[in-house]
Amino acid sequence: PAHSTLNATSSEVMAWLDLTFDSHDCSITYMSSSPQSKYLGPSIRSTAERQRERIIDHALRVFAVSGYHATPVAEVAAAANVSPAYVFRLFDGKLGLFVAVVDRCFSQVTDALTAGGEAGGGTSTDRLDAMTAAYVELIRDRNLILVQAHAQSTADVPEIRDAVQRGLALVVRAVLRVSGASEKEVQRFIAYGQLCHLIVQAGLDDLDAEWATVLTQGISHPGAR
Amino acid sequence: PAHSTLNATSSEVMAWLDLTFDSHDCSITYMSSSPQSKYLGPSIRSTAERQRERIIDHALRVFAVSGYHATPVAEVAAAANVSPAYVFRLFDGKLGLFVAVVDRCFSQVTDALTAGGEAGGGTSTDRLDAMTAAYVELIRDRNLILVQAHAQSTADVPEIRDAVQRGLALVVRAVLRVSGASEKEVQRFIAYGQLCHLIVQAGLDDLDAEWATVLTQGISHPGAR
DNA sequence: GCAAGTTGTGACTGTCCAGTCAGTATTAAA
DNA sequence: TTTAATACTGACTGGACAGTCACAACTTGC
Repeated sequence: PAHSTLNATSSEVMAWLDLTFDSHDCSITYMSSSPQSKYLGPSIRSTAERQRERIIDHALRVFAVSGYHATPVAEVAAAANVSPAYVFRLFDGKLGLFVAVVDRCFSQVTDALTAGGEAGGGTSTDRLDAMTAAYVELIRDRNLILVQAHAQSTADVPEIRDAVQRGLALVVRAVLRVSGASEKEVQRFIAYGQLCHLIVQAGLDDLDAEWATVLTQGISHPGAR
Repeated sequence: PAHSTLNATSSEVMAWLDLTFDSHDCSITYMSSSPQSKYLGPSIRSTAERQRERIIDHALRVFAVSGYHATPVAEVAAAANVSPAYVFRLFDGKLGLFVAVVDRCFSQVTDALTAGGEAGGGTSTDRLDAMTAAYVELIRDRNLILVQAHAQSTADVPEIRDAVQRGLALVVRAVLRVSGASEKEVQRFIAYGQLCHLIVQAGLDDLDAEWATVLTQGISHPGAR
């Protein structure tokens, strides 16, 4: 179907709206027909690069459900309103896409933890507690947790294992630095983070058996769901 | 190729040896040509049932590497020296096979923990420590850990999620009962167990960066590898 | 001997999916 | 206006893999 700015089909309009909607810093001015050539400096990012970011966002959500191997690229493409071929054009294969998603995932987690920790109290345990709270808040949106977990269990693929190690290094260093807590405390922090993964993956917060509550004790928010 | 007991090819002999080797309670007498019909009571299990057990054993090792979706049934069949068709005959699809593997995995973990805990000291923390030691010992053979982790991240498949929940119930109840520790302590125990999963999956014990040692602190055995 | 059941397989099929490529539409530069 | 670059897609391919089925071989009961 031909792309005309004036008489576009509804799906094309949706795709366009989608673009302006869920991208982070998408300014409509660039999309408008008025020629503002002055704005085109080195700071402007090509739409390809913006598409990349956009697709990563959608891919994060889609991969969160079924993980790397069980998720066809076509599904990601459909979620982003793009053809599968274009996804392969923008990323170095399915693997490159997934690695990009994992990197994004860990950096988002690190950001959230850092922000939470720096808002915390004066003592190191105060800050670590604040970071714990930030993490618990983070898993409201289960996607980050799920992608992390899926990445871990696909770590037999070298590129993914590298990404996981990169990401873990980022997180651990941030927690050490921001909280100032001891190594043992940080280890404990990560251990309980992994417990969160288990709870989310296995859907334990929907259960009320005694064995399940032993694990979800003080972690899941019963009011949330 | 025809199956003759007298002039068998080497691979057939291997298959036969394999059978007597890695099955748990496989008695050679049943395989021998001497007719001991008296032994055929209700206690004897058909070879099909023994093959099932044998295939589960091999499948455990094979699935441990790449998980459910990335492992073709043919690979399991090859490891067990059996045709893929026969695996499908013995199990209810690939899913049935994997669920059987997961069940076996959790019950083995439970057994090891129970044995370790009962050998432990008099206080509940003593016994919990003993169980921790048993778990650390268990992950020498990474297969159980890896299958557990893979099962968790494939929990979006209902049957697998159920198996994971069954298995977790088994483990948590056993730890509670045998150790007699408080719920908080048991939760901590499981949390550090999940940390072990991360260490094994991401191969952190092969690293000596500071961030990695923060996580492996007191858990991995540096001498082992 | 033969009949019935069990163990096991080769050869196939249908489907799904990663990745490619040639080509079109749109925009920017000259 | 032409030229070049960029954004984007439809239509295809080649391979992998879950699952099936008819059939072979062996065992056991009679």
